[in-house]
Amino acid sequence: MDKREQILAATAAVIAEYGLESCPMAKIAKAADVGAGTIYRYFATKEVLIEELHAFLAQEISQHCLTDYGVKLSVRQRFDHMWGRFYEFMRQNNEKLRLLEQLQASPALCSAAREETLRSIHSETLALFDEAKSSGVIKDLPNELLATVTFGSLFNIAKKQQQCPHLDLKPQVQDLLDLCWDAIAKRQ
Amino acid sequence: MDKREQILAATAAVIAEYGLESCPMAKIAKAADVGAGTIYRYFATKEVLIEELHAFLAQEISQHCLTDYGVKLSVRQRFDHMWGRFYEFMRQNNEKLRLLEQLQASPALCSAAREETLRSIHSETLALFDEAKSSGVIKDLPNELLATVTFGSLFNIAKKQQQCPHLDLKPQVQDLLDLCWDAIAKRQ
DNA sequence: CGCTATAGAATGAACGTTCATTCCGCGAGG
DNA sequence: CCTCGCGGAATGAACGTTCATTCTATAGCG
Repeated sequence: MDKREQILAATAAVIAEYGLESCPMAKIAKAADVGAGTIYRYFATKEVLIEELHAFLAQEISQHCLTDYGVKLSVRQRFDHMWGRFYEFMRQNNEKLRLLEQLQASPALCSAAREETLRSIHSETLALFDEAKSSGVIKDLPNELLATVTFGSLFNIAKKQQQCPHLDLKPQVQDLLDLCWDAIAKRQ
Repeated sequence: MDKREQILAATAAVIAEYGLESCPMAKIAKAADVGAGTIYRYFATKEVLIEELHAFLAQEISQHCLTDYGVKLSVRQRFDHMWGRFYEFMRQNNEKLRLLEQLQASPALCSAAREETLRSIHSETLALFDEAKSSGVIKDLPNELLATVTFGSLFNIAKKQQQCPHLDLKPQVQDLLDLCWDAIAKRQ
């Protein structure tokens, strides 16, 4: 069994449950079923461990969102594909949702790293918006802004659903994608 | 001078700068220009201190957003008023933006407390959405969902602007409010 | 045997909290 | 007007705990 991944998985679990504020190495070691010292054979410091976990998670999410992503689809179809996959992923992986929230909020992770977070999905989105703008279907506002709205909306909804299950919000995914699209689309 | 508020302000500053992960009482005491023991004359434990800070911040934001909020205005005008004030507040108070982010993300704060966070602005928004729905101008989706999209969009944009000042995003506030409104409004 | 990988005890720094002490403002007594 | 004595507020050194990291003894393998 790959100890390295075992440790990364345990770190993810502990951070998701207790937050970055209280994820001692001892707890991580126990969760990984590994000696405390062993962690240091794979990661130089706790900081490095967390940075690598961040990179790992970002890679996983990006890859998932871009699976079966075809340029042959229409702009709107590609938008729905990528962001629908993003939302569904967050809904089905509560642990990773909480983990991403923790990592995004941490001032420890340098902002450079955070911008890299979802780089491939991010750059794909920017390209998509450029294309959409050239055919005049979305608003003429900075791409970064439109992307932030899309990401922020879907991420926050997934978070809300997880934090307040009693509210029993069970929207159709398509309704959510329509929300986001309507936000950025030009009104005729 | 009110020591209690002095301590709360110092706590806010330290958390905003270093995050919840590293805000030792010693650092807070130094920032408040107060002995470490003094803090315990006003707050039983660190946990209580942070909870009270949370309540204080929530109160401040809610109050700011609802200033001059008049029921005489149209639905759209009230929407713009409340959420415009919210966005401007976040833009002008970077420290409080970061503080809110930290507090929102903390698993330490019980979810009950977090739901109470912006209760008055929240309940006002829900009422507004009910009114808007009855005249058929916004989508027939759960109010909580529409509120989450609005909050999430504006909060994330303000965060992004603060984190990435080099992107030089300087949108008109009205454009952002239009984004949010278009998301939740029914398309004719 | 050596060599690597491992577990977990050992270590010292840093933490939240406590407590004996100091400080300060003020009313009483001279 | 000064001085003393008092009580609550404030202090920061000290305490026990917990943390990240290092060290050491050992097990497995060629």
